[in-house]
Amino acid sequence: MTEPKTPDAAASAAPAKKPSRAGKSSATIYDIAKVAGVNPSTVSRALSKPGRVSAKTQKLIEDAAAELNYQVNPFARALPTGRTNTFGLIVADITNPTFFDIIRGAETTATLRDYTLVLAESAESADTELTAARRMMATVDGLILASPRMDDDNIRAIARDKPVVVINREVDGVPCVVPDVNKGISEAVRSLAANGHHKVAFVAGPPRSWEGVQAACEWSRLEAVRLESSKPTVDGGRQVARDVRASGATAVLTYNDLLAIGLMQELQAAGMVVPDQISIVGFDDIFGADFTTPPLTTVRSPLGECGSGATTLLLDLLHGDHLPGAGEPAATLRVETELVLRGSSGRLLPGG
Amino acid sequence: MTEPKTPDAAASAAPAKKPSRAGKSSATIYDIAKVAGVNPSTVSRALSKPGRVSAKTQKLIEDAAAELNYQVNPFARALPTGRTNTFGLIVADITNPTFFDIIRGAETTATLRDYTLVLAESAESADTELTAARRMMATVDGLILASPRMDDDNIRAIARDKPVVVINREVDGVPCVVPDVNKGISEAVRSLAANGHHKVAFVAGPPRSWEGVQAACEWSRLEAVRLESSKPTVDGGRQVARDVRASGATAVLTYNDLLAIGLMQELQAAGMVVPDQISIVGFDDIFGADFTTPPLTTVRSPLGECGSGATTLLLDLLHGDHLPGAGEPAATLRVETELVLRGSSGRLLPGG
DNA sequence: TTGTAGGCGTTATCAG
DNA sequence: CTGATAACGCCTACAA
Repeated sequence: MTEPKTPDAAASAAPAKKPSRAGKSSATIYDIAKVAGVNPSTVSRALSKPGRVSAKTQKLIEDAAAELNYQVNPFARALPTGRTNTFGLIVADITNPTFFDIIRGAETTATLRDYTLVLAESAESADTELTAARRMMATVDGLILASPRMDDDNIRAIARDKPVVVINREVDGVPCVVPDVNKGISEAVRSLAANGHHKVAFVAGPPRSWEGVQAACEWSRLEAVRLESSKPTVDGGRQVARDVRASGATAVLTYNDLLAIGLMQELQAAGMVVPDQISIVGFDDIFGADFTTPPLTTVRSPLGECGSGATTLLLDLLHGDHLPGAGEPAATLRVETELVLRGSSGRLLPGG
Repeated sequence: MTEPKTPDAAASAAPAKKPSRAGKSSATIYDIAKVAGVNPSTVSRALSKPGRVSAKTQKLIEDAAAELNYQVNPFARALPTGRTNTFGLIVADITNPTFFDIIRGAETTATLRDYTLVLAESAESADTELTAARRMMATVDGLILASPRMDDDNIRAIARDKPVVVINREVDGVPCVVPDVNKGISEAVRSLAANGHHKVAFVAGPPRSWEGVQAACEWSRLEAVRLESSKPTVDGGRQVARDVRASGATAVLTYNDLLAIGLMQELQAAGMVVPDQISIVGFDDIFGADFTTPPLTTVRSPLGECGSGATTLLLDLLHGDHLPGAGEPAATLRVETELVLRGSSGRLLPGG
């Protein structure tokens, strides 16, 4: 839509510089050395290790740097050191809201620690993912893989070259950040039991904590049945609606919120009333989970924490010069989940 | 997907390689020059310019490169050329679904053209945005600003140093990609008029095409009133519900889908029936716009196209396909919008 | 504490 | 067409 035109439109003028030359871009340590009357190497020291230079010289240099509006050239720095101050984040699907918070958490934490985030998407393909990972290897100090699709061996192979942190999956020998589903699931199951349900269905996407559901149901004396969905998407949820009805369950737990939403839509379209006739509980608490009517009850998974946690882990690995690979067991960080009770679950009505 | 001759096979024979500090060091053009029996500079030529070397030598070099699993070092390359093959994308809010598709469109197009995307978020703050932009300037060949918050002058200043493309806002002198709202809006208004509405409210966020709405309403003989929302969010939508009711309008157009969703929630909570008593039309068709009940009618804005279009524009600028001459007005690319008719708009019921 | 010199991997400029 | 050789901007022993 039309933005208000600024009055000084005519003043705009100068077009972007031709990319052919690096040009007069920014000052170098040589320029600032000249201004400060010292040697370039001294400037280098002053600007990286704030201890190896006299206070007087330090100030001199810092002033000159400020004067010239100096900024390090990350590429020049990367060449001798190999450190790029950059890390890569590869997600399976950028438009899947599950990853939004992960991305944000990672980006925020990275920026805070003066790192740059480069993002790539695997489009749910293991091949694409591997390609992206290989591409990145050259330019990043470390890699975060969110819900990776490639197999464990490939991940470990990559982790042998550069520090890697995996989100949302456990890979032996590689540090991982995974939500601990048990707390949230048992809360969900308890809530359902308290509302008079006797049989719950669990719609699984890729394998996930069926055991947890079973255990929780057993504890609460509920019958549990397991259903499969082809895809962890809204569409997948719609498709599984038949199976859900056939199962005779009065409550459903799904692998993720997208499934739950699709399922709810389909069930409602078929005339069922949620939660009077059937309760639905999702997983993740993605953005938009409360757009539905009724809003979705879901097991919240702190995705943002996963993102920032993974980044912190990675940065610590980098900073601690902790070489990956042999020996030590890779730490896996567990973040807690919890039930978010909204309208899509509740007491079964007598007629149901 | 079997990798042809992985270096691991050979490497596993002698795994005792000294772990150089930067991790695994890949082959350089010197290595491949040695293998191919030519000069490093010839290798460089062969690998960048396809024409400047004899076919025989070319093949020799390419074979050696494949053998050694060579990959250019982007940092070494960036030093003499200034080209980083990277561009930055700054968005106002990563968790705002408006940007998801933009990000994906940009990422996809960039990867296709062998560019790397680095992402930053401004958290809706002009200052943060400016900081992020400055940071990026050092490392990218160009910048995409999606719904920037900083003022035009700052944007133009940045655009003076590196190619910049702006999405979702028009800045004089800078190439922009903006949705052309008129088609979608007039479709929406016509649809409302056809359904018997007489008075529509427009909830504006940041200034956006009130004129378009006015014109379309005039055309369809509808009364139009303009309302303001403090924030373009779900919450903002809730807060504006009062004003909407007070306005006496029977249909509402909102600046974006988030507003529409919040508004609908609040209206429904107050007992109003959508669309029987009031029609709601959003803008953008974000992910999740169809999660609501009824699903949201909205003016679809091809966000993905905006992202890829902006990227293409930027890449073309970079490649000098079209260097903006001093006098030339910066091109602004308009992408069409269209009405997506869903359940939240429709005929007013007699009792309404 | 500070200066000197060499190198990181590529590209670009000259000669040959 | 190809081979030397000098940048590119910064870091880091090694001296002074």
